[in-house]
Amino acid sequence: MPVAVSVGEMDLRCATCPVHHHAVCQALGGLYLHELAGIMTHRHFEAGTEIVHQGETSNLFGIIASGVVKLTRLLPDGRQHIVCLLSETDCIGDVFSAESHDNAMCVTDVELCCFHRKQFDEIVKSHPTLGHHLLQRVTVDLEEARQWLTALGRKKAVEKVAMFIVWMWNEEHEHCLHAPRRVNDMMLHFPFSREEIADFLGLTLETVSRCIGKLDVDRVITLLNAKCIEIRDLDRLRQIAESDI
Amino acid sequence: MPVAVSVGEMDLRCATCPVHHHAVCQALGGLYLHELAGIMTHRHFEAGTEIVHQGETSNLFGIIASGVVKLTRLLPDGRQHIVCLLSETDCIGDVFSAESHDNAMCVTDVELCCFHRKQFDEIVKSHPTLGHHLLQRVTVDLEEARQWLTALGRKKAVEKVAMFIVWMWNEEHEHCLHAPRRVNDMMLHFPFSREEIADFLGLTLETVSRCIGKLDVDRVITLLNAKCIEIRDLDRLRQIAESDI
DNA sequence: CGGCGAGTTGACTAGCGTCAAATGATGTGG
DNA sequence: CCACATCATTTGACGCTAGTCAACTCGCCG
Repeated sequence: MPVAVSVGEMDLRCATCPVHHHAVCQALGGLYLHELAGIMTHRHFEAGTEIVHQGETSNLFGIIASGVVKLTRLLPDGRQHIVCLLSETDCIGDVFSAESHDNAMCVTDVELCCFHRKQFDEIVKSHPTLGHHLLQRVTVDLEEARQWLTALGRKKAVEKVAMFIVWMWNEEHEHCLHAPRRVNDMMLHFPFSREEIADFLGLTLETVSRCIGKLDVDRVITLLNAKCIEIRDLDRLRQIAESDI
Repeated sequence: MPVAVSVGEMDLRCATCPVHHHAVCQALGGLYLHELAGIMTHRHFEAGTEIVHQGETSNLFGIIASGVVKLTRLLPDGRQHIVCLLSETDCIGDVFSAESHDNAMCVTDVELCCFHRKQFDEIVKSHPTLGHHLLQRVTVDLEEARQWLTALGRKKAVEKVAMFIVWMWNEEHEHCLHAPRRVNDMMLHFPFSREEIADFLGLTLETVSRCIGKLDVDRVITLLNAKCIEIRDLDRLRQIAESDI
């Protein structure tokens, strides 16, 4: 449901948006941000909600303002896989095709800047810089997908889990949108269940649990509670993640 | 080594190129093709040759005119994975980053249209349509990577192999650059060794061999020789590939 | 306090990897 | 043209990693 705002406010929404300097929309200068704001609607989704359904047509192109979204695929027999985890400044949807390849589900509560696919594409076409930024972002996504491809194809369970923890830690420390946090902060809160981690890494939740347990016993991490760990030895964790002996 | 040609010939190279109507360069009209041809060099690589080395800086941006290229990643302990298989009209290299994430190796002999990364990016920036086409292509690559991600994460060995065969068949029948071939042609010649298929699917060569053997015994395919199969029951092969019971 | 879902732990199993030998394909030199 | 070497592929025997199934614990909330 679109939030009710006055026209004056609407014009400012993109210019005052906390993420716009880091998302693809940074490509548009102040003048053109109005244009974007004009076709944008802000929406809120509760954790667990589905934003887009796999296989259905959807004209949504969204930019995440806050929260975490998982893109999942379901095989006919019920096996599930998470192909991508998205957070603030990431994009949902494909400018080119209306048919969604995957489910988009909210892992946490989500604030989403929503556009109509074609309207957004029009703006992309008329603003090459935006197109260029979009290209850059999809290129990064592709690179990340390939990194996980090698992990799923060739790494052992512990290595995958170590890699996932390192990845989460990097995510936290790259974004730094919220508060400027200390870089030596080794505490890690995460919103994912064991099953979600498993579905992402191509494992079962039991195996994920055992691997986290092993890293805890080996004193690489400390398991504070189910969704909070402290990294005790980041270098070793990285070595394990990289399969570096 | 650049092929020696006269200036007049050079100007025409892109316009007369057999793949240019299907590659990203299709975005450029006749006038601008000269521009592209001006900064392009044609190179030939033998099967087994390395085009780009993982981790090294490379300013190559290439479009494959003919042949098959594999992008591989090597883990510190020697395990290897193929993250992507490329053929005619596909692009090698990343416009944005000079450091290569992966090895690019020739599976067959390869003809490559080579550009300097930055020069190509300049043309992309000045020709939004080209940028748009590039975006479209990277988007497709991303979608394909995610398809393989679910396969590596959640599918069984036979399902992966079936999927690979279906994929090869689709590739053959999509391109159709060479000769317009009969669509009911169920013969499939492929250039990959068992080890390459294994490195792509996250299996071992023995497992790939056994799975192909099983599909042969089950009369879904007929193994004519190591690198040539006939598909006997495409529907069933697709069902197996999709894990559809 | 009891019920519920998430996570952990244990016992057992199956699928795939590992190692090794056999077979087949291809090429080379006498 | 054959003998031989070499490499890719197949096949077999065995072991290990991660999956399966089930019991148990923990934290949370009514």
